[in-house]
Amino acid sequence: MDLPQKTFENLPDKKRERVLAEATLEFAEHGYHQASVNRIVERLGIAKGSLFKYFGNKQGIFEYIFGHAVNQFKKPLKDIRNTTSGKDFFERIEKSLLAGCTFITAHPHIYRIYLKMLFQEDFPLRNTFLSEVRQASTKFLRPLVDQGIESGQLRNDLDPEMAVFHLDSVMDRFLQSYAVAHLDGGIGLYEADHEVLENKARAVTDFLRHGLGTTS
Amino acid sequence: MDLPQKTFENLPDKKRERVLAEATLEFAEHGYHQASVNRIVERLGIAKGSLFKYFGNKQGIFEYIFGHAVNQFKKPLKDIRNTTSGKDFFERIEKSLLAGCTFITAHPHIYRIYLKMLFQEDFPLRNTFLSEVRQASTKFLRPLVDQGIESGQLRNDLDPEMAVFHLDSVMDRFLQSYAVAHLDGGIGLYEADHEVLENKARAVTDFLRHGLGTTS
Amino acid sequence: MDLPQKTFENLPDKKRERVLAEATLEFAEHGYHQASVNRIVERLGIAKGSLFKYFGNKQGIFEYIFGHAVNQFKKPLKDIRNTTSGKDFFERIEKSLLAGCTFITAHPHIYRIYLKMLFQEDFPLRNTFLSEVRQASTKFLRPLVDQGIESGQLRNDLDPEMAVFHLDSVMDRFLQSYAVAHLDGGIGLYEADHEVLENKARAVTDFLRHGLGTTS
Amino acid sequence: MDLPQKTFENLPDKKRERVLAEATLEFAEHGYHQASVNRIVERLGIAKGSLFKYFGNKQGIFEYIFGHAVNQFKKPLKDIRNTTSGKDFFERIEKSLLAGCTFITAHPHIYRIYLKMLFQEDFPLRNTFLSEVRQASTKFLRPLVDQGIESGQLRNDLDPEMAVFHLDSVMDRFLQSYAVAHLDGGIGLYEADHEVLENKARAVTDFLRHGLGTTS
DNA sequence: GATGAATGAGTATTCATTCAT
DNA sequence: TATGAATGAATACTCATTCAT
Repeated sequence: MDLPQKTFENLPDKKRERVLAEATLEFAEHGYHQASVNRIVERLGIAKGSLFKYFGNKQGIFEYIFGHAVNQFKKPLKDIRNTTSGKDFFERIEKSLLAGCTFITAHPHIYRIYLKMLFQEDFPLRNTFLSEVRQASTKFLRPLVDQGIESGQLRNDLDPEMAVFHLDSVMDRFLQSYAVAHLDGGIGLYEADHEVLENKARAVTDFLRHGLGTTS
Repeated sequence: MDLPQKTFENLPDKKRERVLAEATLEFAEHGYHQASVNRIVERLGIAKGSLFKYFGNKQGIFEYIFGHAVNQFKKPLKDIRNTTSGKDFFERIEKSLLAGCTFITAHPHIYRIYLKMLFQEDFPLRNTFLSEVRQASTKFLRPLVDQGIESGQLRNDLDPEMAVFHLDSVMDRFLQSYAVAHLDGGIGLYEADHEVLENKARAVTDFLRHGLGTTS
Repeated sequence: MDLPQKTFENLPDKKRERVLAEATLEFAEHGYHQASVNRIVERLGIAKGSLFKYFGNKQGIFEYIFGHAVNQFKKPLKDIRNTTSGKDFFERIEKSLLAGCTFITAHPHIYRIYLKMLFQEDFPLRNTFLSEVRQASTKFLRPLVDQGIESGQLRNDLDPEMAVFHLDSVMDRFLQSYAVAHLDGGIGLYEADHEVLENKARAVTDFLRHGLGTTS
Repeated sequence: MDLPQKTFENLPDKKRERVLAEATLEFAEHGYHQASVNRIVERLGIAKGSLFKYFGNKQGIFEYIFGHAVNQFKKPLKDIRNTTSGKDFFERIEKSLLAGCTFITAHPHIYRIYLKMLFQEDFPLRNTFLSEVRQASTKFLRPLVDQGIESGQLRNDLDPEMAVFHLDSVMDRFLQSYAVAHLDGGIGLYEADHEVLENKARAVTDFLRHGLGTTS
């Protein structure tokens, strides 16, 4: 009768979205523990009790936000695998990188929370969520690699597991750089404009294809 | 009259080191904001006032600790550049990876703080410190790449800047994986033993050398 | 326009009783202030607003419940006085004790509330209710004592008021022990089975009759 | 190094006593859950943090207060047993009653807390404390009864256990009445002056000795 | 008549920082 | 120099009550 979500789900769309937006922003800016429920309700101009009615407690707020995010995370990966099947291996990787950039641009705060989560061990759901991400990534990359080897686009002496690790590293790091460069506020270490990074996507893929050395 | 540090520097060596060790551990385990001055003095068995005399305030404690750490960070990089000059490019990269692992094993808490710092924007000194790290990294890699191209070990159509970015990404990510797998407590997502990761060092270098593709 | 109770009285019998039962249980378990309207409506599966429509406010709920209880309290006393008139004084006392036990077994929650009320001064209705209880008790015992003296079953040098006080004390305390031993949950300090306590009823009456000393 | 008590024990006597007095009063007036740490510090005019430094948390405050009280509780009982050994059984009982009244007059708030505790099951330490009280009471009364039977002052057909129960009931209830009549604020149900109750002490003892009946 | 979302003053507890001793 | 008691604004969370639907 009183599932915490129910009350929240029944809210007028506009308000519901404002609440989600403010809460997401708070966690994106401050991480979990340093995020303040007080601040959220202050900015929203609603009563403290309301937020707790909606989500039960602080962790509930976070889990609601992040639970939604996870799903949005997985969908693009599937789409890419489906829409690009049969195409060139490295083209698929490049598409994935750009899809990642698109996701980050669409959900910058979610990605910022994800980044904070990476090395802050006391985030709620951290372990379950991060392993989910790793799994999703592996599940996406492994078939690509296998097919790449089969189709002769990748060297057949590759250890597929290592290749997946390498690809994952490079791609993940690429997206981090993209985010750091493009997200407003706070993270900005690199300075870069959009074009430069998209060139990098191509360059990175190119490196993956050809390696750096001449001996190849 | 007195710089805050002065009092601290005059402490008996043993005590000074204990203070640094406990404080470092606290920041490594909890990050900056979640670290508790109370806990530090409790574990040390000294008065709270003393710590504030030594360092002024919480941020002072952190800055002192991390100021020291930065220097320890830079030295190994220089050593590698000097001791391996003239050698094969990819050997130097591999050596660097292993040197990084050595550093992490020797200073796990420092590295853990560094990881936490990466995406938590409100860390004190974050910007200055991280750009210093980036610069150091670039300063180390750029000449390597240039020499590599010059000596014909790297393709001469490489964009050196992109190559540096790629190398940095892969190497950084490799060290993160190493740390995550080997640091006690909390971070462990991957499960891996030592040997496996050293094999990966070679594999990663190998990928960098040969790329993944067959067309090369 | 409507007395708050009106709405409630019009409820279907079954629902009305469920509401009363749940509310009584809540107050029995937690006392007045610690009782939670939230918990009551949760268990009932009705809207919070409804309960407030029925009773006005928290105090209203309590007063309604307890108003009912008082009547149930008084009836058994009258019955005993009527059905045992003319009998032996101490038999009447023993009967009263057992009647008390019967009431407690039939209305354990009401008695639990009464016990909590005894020394918690901020219970609503406390003063009026407790003096009512005292009065009822006195009104019941005083004639018994007077008749007992008259009929020669009690010593004629007794101060009747003191005797009433003594009887009331012993009987009240006996019932407390009974309740504490038999009510489920929480109160249990003494451990006792049913038989033992009924033996005690006889023993207590005996002590009241003969006293403990030998000189008598 | 930081036992909660330490800080508090070092306080100037006057302040320490004020803190204890205010806190005790708060618990006496409101019981445990309804007692407010906010109110205590407000009345004391000290910072909220200070109280928590002293006692750790709310329960710590309560346990400190009540831990002290228990000891004060036990001493008078011992004294009576020692100073009246060999005297007439019923004199000893009467002395105990008056000693109880003295304790209550000296520590009215403690006794008030004890009364609240009796039927409020969620008091911290309730079980341990109440069984301690029961034990102390039994340990005190049982030898008295045994000696009373031996010395021929009590009937030798008494079940000693029942006799202890009866004595305990009557005495406990007598003290409750005394407290209720004499404690300022709140509890007052009976109206009575001091003399009347001391007469009652004698009357109660008399009843215990001779009983109420003529047949004896 | 019934609902249940909104409220906001209330709760206990923490913690970096100050300063008199 | 070292101490550690005092501070008070901050934290997450609760709950009786109201009122528009």
